[in-house]
Amino acid sequence: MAGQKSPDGPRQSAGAGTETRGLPIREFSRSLPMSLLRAREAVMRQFRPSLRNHGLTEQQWRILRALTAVDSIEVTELARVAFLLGPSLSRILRDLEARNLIERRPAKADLRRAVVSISPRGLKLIEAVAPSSEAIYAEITSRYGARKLAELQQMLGELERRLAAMEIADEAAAEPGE
Amino acid sequence: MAGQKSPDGPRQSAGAGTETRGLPIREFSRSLPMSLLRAREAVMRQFRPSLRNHGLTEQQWRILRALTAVDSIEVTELARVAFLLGPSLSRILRDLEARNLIERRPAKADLRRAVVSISPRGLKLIEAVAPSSEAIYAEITSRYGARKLAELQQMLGELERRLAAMEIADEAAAEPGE
DNA sequence: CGTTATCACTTAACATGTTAATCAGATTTC
DNA sequence: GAAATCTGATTAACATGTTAAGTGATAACG
Repeated sequence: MAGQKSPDGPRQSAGAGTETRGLPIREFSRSLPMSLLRAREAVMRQFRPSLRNHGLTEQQWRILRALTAVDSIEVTELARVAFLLGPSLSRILRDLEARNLIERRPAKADLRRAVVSISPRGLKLIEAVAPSSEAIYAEITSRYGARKLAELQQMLGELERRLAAMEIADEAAAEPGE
Repeated sequence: MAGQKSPDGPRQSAGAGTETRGLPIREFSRSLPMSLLRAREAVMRQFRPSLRNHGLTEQQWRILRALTAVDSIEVTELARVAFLLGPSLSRILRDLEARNLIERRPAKADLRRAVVSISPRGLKLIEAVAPSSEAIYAEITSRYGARKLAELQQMLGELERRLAAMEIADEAAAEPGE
């Protein structure tokens, strides 16, 4: 529903049933957060159907995908790599374990920590999904241009780094004595 | 997700408690969806505390912000502008109405449609949040560079447009007879 | 002009995002 | 070495994302 209907010809009035007040609605819809949100949604919209056909959500896929790169990994590290918050990860790991797609066991040296690894069944699932997933990624790269895509990711990484610096400044201002 | 194969610096170890298997974990964490997700999260992390201080979530803010640009707007149009799915919007409008931040009434010509507008109370809230919000945005712009930011948004918009074209191709292939 | 299809939401159901609280295992402190 | 503290993981509670089903109103059709 929130999607794009028409490839947006320049629309004068904001739409049917909309009475304008004076401020342009464009200014808001062109904000950086909105640009990032829409771009990401446009990308994920390509992958979701394929993942869904295999009974996986985007986040479940992220986790299994991350697990294929390692023999085993601690939960905290996995959260960092898959970019998920602890509570989300906890729930998803519970479900993936119930589906026998992953295995989990406590760490020997520290019983608080849990070590996770992908199961043969999970590996098989990943191998079933990967081809279509990579085909989609290749198509995106082709349509947008490999060079341009690399440049975009460079710029996104740079944005991330600059903003990380901002947060440090915040904390320093908030807690000058720590 | 299906990554690109940048022949990058090989990673020694993926981190504490992580046993590597062979595939670099980097390849996955540098996928386009992850880049977009992390960049957006880095941006929103700056805004959330301020919004939270005023009792607003990111989506509630998006809606109120969009409403300040118009006298009134139909729900479907609002969903498009604020980039929210129908069900999410329904819930949020119900809550915002209960808090007297918006007003809603049926459209005269078509009783299915609902017309939404911001209330004086909502307007007051927006005016209270806007300064800090704009200050943050200005700081981001300054840190990243106004020119570079504009370029980034240009590239994001281009990506969006290219992917929209992809979806049309999908639909044509799936339903050739409709 | 009644039947059917379509439309604009709204609800429902499940998965995740987000923050706070909890809880058991490890560290530190005295 | 027991109490206080800290830490990794989970649970709780609420808000949103996502898809499917439901509801009432309108439009299309015969």
